[in-house]
Amino acid sequence: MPSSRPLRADARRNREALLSAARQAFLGGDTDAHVEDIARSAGVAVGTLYRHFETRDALIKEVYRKEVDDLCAAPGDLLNQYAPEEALRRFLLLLVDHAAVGKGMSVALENIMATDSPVFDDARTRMADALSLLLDAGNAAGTVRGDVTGPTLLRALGGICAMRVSEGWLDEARQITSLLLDGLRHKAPRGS
Amino acid sequence: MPSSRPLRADARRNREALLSAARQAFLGGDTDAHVEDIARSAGVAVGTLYRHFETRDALIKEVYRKEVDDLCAAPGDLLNQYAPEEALRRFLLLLVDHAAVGKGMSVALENIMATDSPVFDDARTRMADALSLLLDAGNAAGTVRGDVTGPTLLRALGGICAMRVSEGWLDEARQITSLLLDGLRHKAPRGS
DNA sequence: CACATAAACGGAACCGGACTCACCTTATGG
DNA sequence: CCATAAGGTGAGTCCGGTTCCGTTTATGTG
Repeated sequence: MPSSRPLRADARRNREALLSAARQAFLGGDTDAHVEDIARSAGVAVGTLYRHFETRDALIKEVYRKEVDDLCAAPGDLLNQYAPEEALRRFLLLLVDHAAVGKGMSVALENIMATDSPVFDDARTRMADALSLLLDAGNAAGTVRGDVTGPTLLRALGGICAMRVSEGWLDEARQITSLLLDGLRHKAPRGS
Repeated sequence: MPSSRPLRADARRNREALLSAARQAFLGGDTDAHVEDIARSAGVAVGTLYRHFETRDALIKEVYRKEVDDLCAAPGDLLNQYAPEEALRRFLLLLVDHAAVGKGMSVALENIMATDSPVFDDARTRMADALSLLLDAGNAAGTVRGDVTGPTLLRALGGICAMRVSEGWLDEARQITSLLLDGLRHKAPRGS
């Protein structure tokens, strides 16, 4: 029962404005925008920001959590449109591209995947589930090995997305992704 | 000409003490130790710290840079002792284990590999060279594909090492590494 | 519509932590 | 032993996140 009362009209407006302003700032690459600035560009004072979010960090997390929600929706759609292996491929690339939108987003993913914070438990679980869905489908179709779990792949991706900045990173991220995909495809002999 | 003068005796002592104290703190997991504390546990005042290091960040970087130096020495040795592919495998795992020593070290690697900061250009280049050495040897021996470069692999590893914390991470890191290795081994058919 | 009241807002003040600077201490070479 | 410049010190500044309380406003009631 998070909402004891439905939240006053202007309050919700402001909360929304704050999230939007923060999103704007973070996705724009300015990962350490000042709370003052965020508040101002949302048309409110800092006090208001703190009424809605426990802390600066909480605000950031909220923004990122929302962003991840979108991503989590994709696997289901992809599996409807493509063969399992292709769906997996596309999802991995989608993640990479998503990270490319704003450098900030990569920090988001990194945090979500590398942090222990319970705040992300839900997001992480859902993302891992999404991956498991793809992996299982691929395994059932015989094109993907069965000894890799969703959570593990999730970590690998978190790692890849953590590589922020520098010119050619996007291409390299894609290449690494395909490398991972190659690894997933073959049931390689288990060296001693 | 970095050193115009050989640096006074006590100065070098203090500089060393600071690096050591910082190393202690960071590798111990306290990635955001206060400068005050670092200085104190090195037996000097903050002013002294700032005499030796432009900024807190500079100190951290210096510690990490040194740590990476060690790692860079390994590939040569490994190639002397093992077959190329095995040497590559061992080096990758060495990286992972090194990251395991202290959680702080993973942050180190991440920073070094993901940052553009010219400070790390040298470290990054040398690490990439080390990997190229291993890849080339493996390729010459016919056991490793030839279309992956040192820098690319370096990024992938930086990513993996960026996954800090949470119980099973070490095992997962190892698994992901072997996944990567599988991808490197086979010259997989290039999908459309 | 006027009023009561609880919810929201504003923004000056606070506080913790990185960084500076004017002054003191000490190594070093003559 | 002195001169002097390198080195050290730590109180003070600055900056940015967070708090707090007086003021404003949405909302529902008579």
